[in-house]
Amino acid sequence: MPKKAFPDIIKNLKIFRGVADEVRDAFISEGVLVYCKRGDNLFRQGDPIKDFYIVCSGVMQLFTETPDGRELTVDVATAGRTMAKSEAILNPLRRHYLSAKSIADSVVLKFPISWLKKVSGNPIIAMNILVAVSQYAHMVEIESEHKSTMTAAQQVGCFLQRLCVMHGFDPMGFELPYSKVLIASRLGMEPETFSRALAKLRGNGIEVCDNWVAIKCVDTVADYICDKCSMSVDCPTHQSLSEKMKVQAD
Amino acid sequence: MPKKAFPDIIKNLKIFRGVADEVRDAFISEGVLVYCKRGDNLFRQGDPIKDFYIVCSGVMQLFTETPDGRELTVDVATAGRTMAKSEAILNPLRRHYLSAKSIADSVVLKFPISWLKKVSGNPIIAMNILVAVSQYAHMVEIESEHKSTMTAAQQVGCFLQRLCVMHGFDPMGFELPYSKVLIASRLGMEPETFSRALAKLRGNGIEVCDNWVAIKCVDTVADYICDKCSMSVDCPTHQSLSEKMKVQAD
DNA sequence: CGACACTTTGAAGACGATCAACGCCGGTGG
DNA sequence: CCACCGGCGTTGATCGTCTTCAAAGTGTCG
Repeated sequence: MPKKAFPDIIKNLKIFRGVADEVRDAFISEGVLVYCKRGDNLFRQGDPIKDFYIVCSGVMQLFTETPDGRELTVDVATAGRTMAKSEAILNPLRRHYLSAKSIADSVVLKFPISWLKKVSGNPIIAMNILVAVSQYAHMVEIESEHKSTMTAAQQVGCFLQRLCVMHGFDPMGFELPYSKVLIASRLGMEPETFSRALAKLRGNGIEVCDNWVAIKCVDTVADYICDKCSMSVDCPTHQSLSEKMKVQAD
Repeated sequence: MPKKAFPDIIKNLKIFRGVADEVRDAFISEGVLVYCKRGDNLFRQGDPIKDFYIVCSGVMQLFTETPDGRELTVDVATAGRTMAKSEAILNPLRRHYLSAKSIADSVVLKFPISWLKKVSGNPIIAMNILVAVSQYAHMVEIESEHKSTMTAAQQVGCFLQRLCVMHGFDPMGFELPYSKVLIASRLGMEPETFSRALAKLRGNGIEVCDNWVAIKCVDTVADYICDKCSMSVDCPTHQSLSEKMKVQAD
């Protein structure tokens, strides 16, 4: 793979933060590009763990299946997301506990887990991975908290804010990056509940029309949503959003 | 602190697995013993993160508070549990996002975060910490899944199994290690719901009478609970419990 | 003995899941 | 070109589960 082919989204990955460009590029160049058509399964729950992945483009659904046939979306991975990181760390000789399905045509970089072992020999990268896993754990914790303390509408509102910040969208108006059914599933709710939740957000600072979302007023949103969250004003998403909208107002 | 004072529960900590005894003991000896009375707060959400902790005895409640006054138990830490590990890793210069309160009189080992930095310079310990954080992240993910797919009774049943394995109790009969309100809070449900859930477990393989619990039949429990979980038969708790009860039956 | 936390039970209410129906759209095939 | 289909998205009605409120019994500790 030629060096110039690395998109910025890969070069700026958090796990390479603070690492010299040459070292980073040498590591990345060991990856193999995989092209997934819509509907393809990259790996399935129960498969032996052989590789570690980074999404270059497209949308991947990470989900689990229960014996009684339920499908549960754990996360949606877009460009720049790593996949199977903690699985590979946790059980290098075991099996995936998640399945990964391509929702849109996607491109994925694939690395053998021996690569992950080698890369984490670099103390900076090892620390970056540890931080990334810790952050992920905290996010899951917070979302779990939300399930106990927030209504569906509040959870959706929180998620829309994160979506906006995570993808660098303009808060005053952006398009949903993937379908509403998928978002609903990601949030562990039914599409009907999600649809009704969007209606409730009108008048609470967030306007939604078809796939277009606008975060009208961060303060109204904070009253309606962030007051119910233990992170509240310390939430990096909320802070980032507030700053962004203050700059726009100037 | 004299060496002979280290209880086994500290010596056998997962983060020291594979580390030479002398190295481990040298590290541990830098800890300071803290005695917490029932009701004491070891640290509070928002406090600057200065230390990392290991519980030696007693029960600590780890919880968050929301601006609108709700208290949510994130976890209950008993002997051998580390506290503020990922917080210290994540934001060495930031603030606790959890509070820790002593539920029973407790003894805690305290280490400055500089210690954690030093210790994680040891590659074996660094990897152990990474594995521990990954495992924790996975557990939180699974519990989050349970909130979406399981009834209160099923969640309680799953938790009782984990309690039994985690503490090395006899499945055929053990005492709850802390109060029912605390367990309920830990599971994100109301005490009333918890109480009613226990009633439903009768006839599904788990008997509860006051604080006494007996896991009568793992297969019945598996049908009632584990079939609804994506881990199912791969669940380490379920496997460990099955094994234990098979040995007893012989 | 009285205060208080814990636990259980009953009854009412709120919320989300489920079932059903419909409009919409893009793709397929006759 | 149109008919048909399947997936998506919305809305209404109903149902089950958990929360909430209320009340009472239990136990512990000062």
